Amino acid sequence: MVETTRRQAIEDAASSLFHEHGYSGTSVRDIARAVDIQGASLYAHVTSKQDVLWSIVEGTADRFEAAADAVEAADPGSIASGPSVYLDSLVRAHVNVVTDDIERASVFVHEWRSLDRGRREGMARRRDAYEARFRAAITNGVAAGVFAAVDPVPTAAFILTALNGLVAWYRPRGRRSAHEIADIYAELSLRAVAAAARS
Amino acid sequence: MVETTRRQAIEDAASSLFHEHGYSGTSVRDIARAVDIQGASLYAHVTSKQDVLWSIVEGTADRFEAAADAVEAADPGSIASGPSVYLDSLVRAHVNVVTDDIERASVFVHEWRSLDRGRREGMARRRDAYEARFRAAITNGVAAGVFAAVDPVPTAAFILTALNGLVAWYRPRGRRSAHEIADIYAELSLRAVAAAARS
DNA sequence: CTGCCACCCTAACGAGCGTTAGTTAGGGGG
DNA sequence: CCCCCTAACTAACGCTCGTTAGGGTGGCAG
Repeated sequence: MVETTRRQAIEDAASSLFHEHGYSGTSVRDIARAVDIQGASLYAHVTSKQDVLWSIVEGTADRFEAAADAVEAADPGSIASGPSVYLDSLVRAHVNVVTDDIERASVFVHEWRSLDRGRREGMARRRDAYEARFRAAITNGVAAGVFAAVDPVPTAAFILTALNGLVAWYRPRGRRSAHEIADIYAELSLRAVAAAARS
Repeated sequence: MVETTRRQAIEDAASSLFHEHGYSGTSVRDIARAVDIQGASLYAHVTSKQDVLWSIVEGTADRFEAAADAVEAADPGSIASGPSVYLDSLVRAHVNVVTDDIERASVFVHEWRSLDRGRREGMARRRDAYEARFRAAITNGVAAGVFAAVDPVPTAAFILTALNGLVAWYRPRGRRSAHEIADIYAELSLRAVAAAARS
């Protein structure tokens, strides 16, 4: 993570601190200290603390959506691949976004509640639309008979919260690589919905 | 949740506020207002804000452990029931504790990071020991051949974070009852590790 | 050389923080 | 009747919060 602009360095530092201490547990002066600056000097680069949170959350939401868009674009309607491969791809895409930048992903998952009213509501809608992609993938698989007869709503919630749970324990230099985790999590997710044992 | 003592009412109010705004997002005066009292008057019942958090977190940890102890006590070493029923029971026990009091469960899951150093470290050990029960259940199932050859470490993390994810979306008066959710989550968890399709 | 621009500084604002101290009102037991 | 207990109050402490205002410095473009 080589910073080019000051603004980027600030967001990186804020992501790290928000990840560790939460939004309200982090002061503007904490963020400033992390980039070797006086608290008040931050306001030359940023209009408010809330604005920093918003940048991080929105940017991460964009990355999740872009990753899922790419999955959809690679095989529209999952005609060619079928529901299993499609859900597999969705899960891997999500895991990759999380492991690619856990700090920002963690802020996205936990601190969106600290957004002010309007932004929080908008983000809630985007999160629901994103989750709906998982629900649809499950619904298709059930209809095609390759998934068991599960209720897509709690099932999608189960899988997505498991994936998001990565932010609580994944560490970049941990025992398992991001790639291995994607494999494992995709397999667990798939098996959770599969109608029968896989070869 | 009928309160008998003032102290209990304070912890209930704090659980609700910590659940909604987080520990550092909630002020002592916020808690006091919720029980119709002046901020300073809280200190007649409580030694510090941190002390309130500790009571909530510790009490909830106790309840999780007691529920798992009961599962273990009902069938020591899961001799009679076998690994599938044992893991099923562990999952249901966990879900029941969560749905029985989401606010406290949510505080336990999210706000233990706000504990001061010593208590946080102790709680981290307890959490790991608790998670080890799930790892052991999975290991036994793999050894017995009734579970697929999964790595118990990320698999237990996957399942437990999925169960804890309930605090993000479960609402007592929601579409599905706590009982239904326990059924669904137990089935998803079991299928995620099962070696073959179930009848 | 001049002017601008990015960058950072110090000082200060009013509000709110967790917490302590000292006090008051009401009720039950000796 | 007095005493003490419980439960609440008001006032204030020192500190930190997010944020604003205004000033200074150094380098690059004209």
